[in-house]
Amino acid sequence: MSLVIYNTQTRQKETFTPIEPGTVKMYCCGVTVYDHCHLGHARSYITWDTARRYLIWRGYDVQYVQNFTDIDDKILNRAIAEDCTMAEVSETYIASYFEDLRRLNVKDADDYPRVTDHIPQICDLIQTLIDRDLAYASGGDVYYAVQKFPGYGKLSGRSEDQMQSGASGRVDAGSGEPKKRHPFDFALWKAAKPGEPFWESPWGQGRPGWHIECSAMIRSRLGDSIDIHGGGGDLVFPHHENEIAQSEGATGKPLATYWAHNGMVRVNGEKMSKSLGNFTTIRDLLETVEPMVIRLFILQAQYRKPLDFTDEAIASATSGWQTFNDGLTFGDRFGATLGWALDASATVEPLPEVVDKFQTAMDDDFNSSAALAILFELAKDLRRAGNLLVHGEALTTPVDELRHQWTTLVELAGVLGLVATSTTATAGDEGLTDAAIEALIAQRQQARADRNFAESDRIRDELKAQGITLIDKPDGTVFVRD
RNA sequence: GGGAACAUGGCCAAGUGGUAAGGCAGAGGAUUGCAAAUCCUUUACCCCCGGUUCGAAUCCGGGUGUUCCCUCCA
Repeated sequence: MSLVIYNTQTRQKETFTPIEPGTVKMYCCGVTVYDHCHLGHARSYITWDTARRYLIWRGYDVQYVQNFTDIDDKILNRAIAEDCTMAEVSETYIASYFEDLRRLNVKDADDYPRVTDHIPQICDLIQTLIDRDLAYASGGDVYYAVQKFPGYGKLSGRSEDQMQSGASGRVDAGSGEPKKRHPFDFALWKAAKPGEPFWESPWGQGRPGWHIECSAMIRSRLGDSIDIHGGGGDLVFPHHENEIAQSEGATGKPLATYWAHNGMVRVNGEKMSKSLGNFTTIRDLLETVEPMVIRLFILQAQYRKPLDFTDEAIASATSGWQTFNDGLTFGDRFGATLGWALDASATVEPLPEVVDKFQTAMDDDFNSSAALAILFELAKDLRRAGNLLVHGEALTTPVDELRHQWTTLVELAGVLGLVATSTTATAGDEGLTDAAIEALIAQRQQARADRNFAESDRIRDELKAQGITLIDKPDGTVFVRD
């Protein structure tokens, strides 16, 4: 069995073969740090975090790099608006990024290069492009001469005349940028306007254009060619197309073997985006939704397809997560009862046929939706077993089998970054003690014996309101906390 | 106008030639004083029209619809 990945450049799934056997160099375009991350960012980084986790689980040595773009007009505008420096804006939102994405159990990248730390590398790369006659300086700016790069358009699947004919007047209106020789040329370096922050360069004081930083940082941190380049689908053109032009123009080598792009999050049928203003930030969402619910919501869809963000979808994921989490916590809740030596659980082997099915699913372009279907079957089995135990009924699955199921579920869910939500609603936090609950149960039993069902239901509702569910069994009543 | 994709049950969503995974919601039954708790059972000819094939949700052609990109964007 081998892993296949959908390659945007060829528009088909391809067998994954790393440049260097056993090693995967992976880069994902990070955020421009001028605001809090929204659900669209969450989808992107959860998607590539999951791909990364899977590759590691598959035995690859993965080097995962994700940048912070900390030089940009929007950061500058925000700095002006808030009367502070670009660096202060960047620091604020980099901290915000970590806070939010870590809560979603997105593993830290191996490296988080920043544009401000790579000005020399950027200048070197620009100089190389000028030397190769692929770029030209013009009035303090430097532009990439798109027509000089033969492969331009190969990623996004468009040719120059198509872009020309399709530009619908926008491009040749061109009065705005007289320094360009050709309308499609894009800036590698932009001269600083008076009062703007700048860095010194051979072309004068200025700052890098939008696309060049990724080319420079990939080269600096991972080398000329990497295995997987990921990012949001909205970056295919022009950002990634331009990265290819810059990097391959300079090195003559392929920048990435596989170009992988995640689909957009939609709201009411429209893309969630900052410019449309229809975004929900991760931190706002986390006010009311558990992190793992968001992760499950995202992973239940195939990563390349659009994903609609609706209240109903979140509610569905919330219920789904309860089931899933019941499975994940099974061993913690019942292992001792069942006589498992939990500290020795590492010796329990995952079920090979389940592992096999999981791998087959994930090998097919990280099909987390199909993989989850397999895990849900385990989770449901375990949940049922747990319910049977709580209700004092006989198990229908051998205890040893349950233990293997649980081990398998925990391991494979972990590959998807799904981890049990701790059930630390321990007695006495603020709620009732076990003894107090037992006393109420006794009261209710008496009421039931007296056929005073109004009173008995009142007690039941009162406990329910505090997250305690009563379960009537033939030989008495027990309770469980949510 | 140009480029790229997608279209599966009430909702979400797998499945890329051999009689439709999974989640959510719903229904029926069991249990119960009742029950939102629990257990069991259960719900699809895959946008439309042609074509290829012994056989297609799956391949091809033509429609229709939706989205993304072409401007900052995960």
